Parts: sequence; structure tokens; C-alpha cells
Amino acid sequence: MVDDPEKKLLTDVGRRIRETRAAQGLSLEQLARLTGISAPALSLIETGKRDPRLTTLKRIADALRVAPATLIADGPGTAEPSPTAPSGGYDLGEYQ
Amino acid sequence: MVDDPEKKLLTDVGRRIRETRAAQGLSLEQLARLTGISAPALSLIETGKRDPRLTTLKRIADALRVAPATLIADGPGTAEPSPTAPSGGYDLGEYQ
DNA sequence: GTCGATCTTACCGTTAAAGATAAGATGCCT
DNA sequence: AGGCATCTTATCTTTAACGGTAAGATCGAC
Repeated sequence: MVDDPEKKLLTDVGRRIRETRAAQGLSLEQLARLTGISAPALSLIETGKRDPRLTTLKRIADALRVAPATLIADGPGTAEPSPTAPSGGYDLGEYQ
Repeated sequence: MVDDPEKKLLTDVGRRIRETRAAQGLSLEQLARLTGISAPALSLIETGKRDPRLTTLKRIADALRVAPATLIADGPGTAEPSPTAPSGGYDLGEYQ
């Protein structure tokens, strides 16, 4: 399969949400009440079957008391600027 | 006023996108080509008038060669794990 | 003034997110 | 076995994201 990188993002974020929720002993219904997002919608997001909006992610992050960026960062240290090759490397097509 | 925190998130993320794009000397049209997102849609996102989906944010982040979390983190150091109160504090309502 | 480039806003059509509800599918426990 | 809790999936309706296009709104250069 194509291993769609977008789909990977969704499943990664979903898995992270589920882990965080489980770590706090919350059920889908409890998180649904805290976020105002329905439990079925949360289930779809956690299983990577839905592409949530930014404010939806924020509501979930707020309820779980983590920064929204925490849910999105996939790698362990994925959050620092890390300017993608300080100066050296290829610099995109730069095509205009 | 309510100072809608969700709206603040959208304007913050939008401003960050615009800054990053400007820092690379890209026009909306160029970013549109790189991302596959139309220039009008990008304009709405950058001005905080649209609530983008997660994969939309990722496409923008990829084109700008930054981590998606970078666009979302609002504070300067907003990205550390910060394991949600190591042991002490209140631990949510715990209400079921 | 008129261009040209860039960004914004408005309209329309398609697609999908999100709420509500209900129905399956688990698993656990007595 | 039955009940209970949790999660999943399906259906429906409403709302909004997104692309396309075209029309305004700046702005700077000539």
C-alpha cells in the first residue's frame, strides 16, 4: 500500500490521544463530556478514521491537560525548532 | 468578552504560518502549489478565519519544512512532555 | 493616473467533520 | 447463561472545510 503519510499522522495522533486518556483512567464517555465531542466522534479520531479540525484537537488537549503540540509531535523530541538543515542542505526547489 | 480561546488558537497558528512563509519568501500562490491547498483557503487559515483539519496543517507544515507541532505551539517553550503533574496536584474531578 | 503583484472576500459545488441515536461487538464479572 | 460497561460502526442531519473562480482591496513601481 502507499502508506499514506497523512493516514499515519491520523493514527499516530489518535493513538497518542488514546494513551493519554487511558493514562488518566477516562472512558470515552467521560472525555466526551469534558470536551463536548460525542463519544462516537472521539472513537473515530482515536482510531485514525477521522481527520479532526484544529479546534477539535484543542478541546481534546485541554480536557487531557496537555499541550495540543504534544498530541501531534510524533517523535520523542519532535517539538524543538529543528530548522531542518541549519544552512547546508538542499533548499527546496525555490521555484517560483 | 469571552475572548474565545479557540479563536485565539486559530489566529495564533495562522500568524505563525504567515511568519514562516514570509521568512522563506513564499507567496500565497507558491505555497498553494506546494501544498495543493488553494490560495484563498490559505489566506483564510492565515488570518484565523478557518478551522483547518489536521492533515491540512500537516501539508502546510511539510511545505514549510517545519514540524506540525511547531505551528501549533503558542508559547516559546510549549512542547515539552510535561507529564501532567508528576505526582502531586489535583488529578481532575475523577467524576464518573 | 495605469499597470502588476499580492492578498482578501464572496459565491458556489463537493466532500467530510461533528452531533445524535441506535445497533453491533467486545470483555468482564457474578 | 445474563447483565453491565466500554468501544465500534452505521445511519441521518447540519454545518463547515476545501477547491475554483471571480471580484475587490491594497501596495509599490513606472
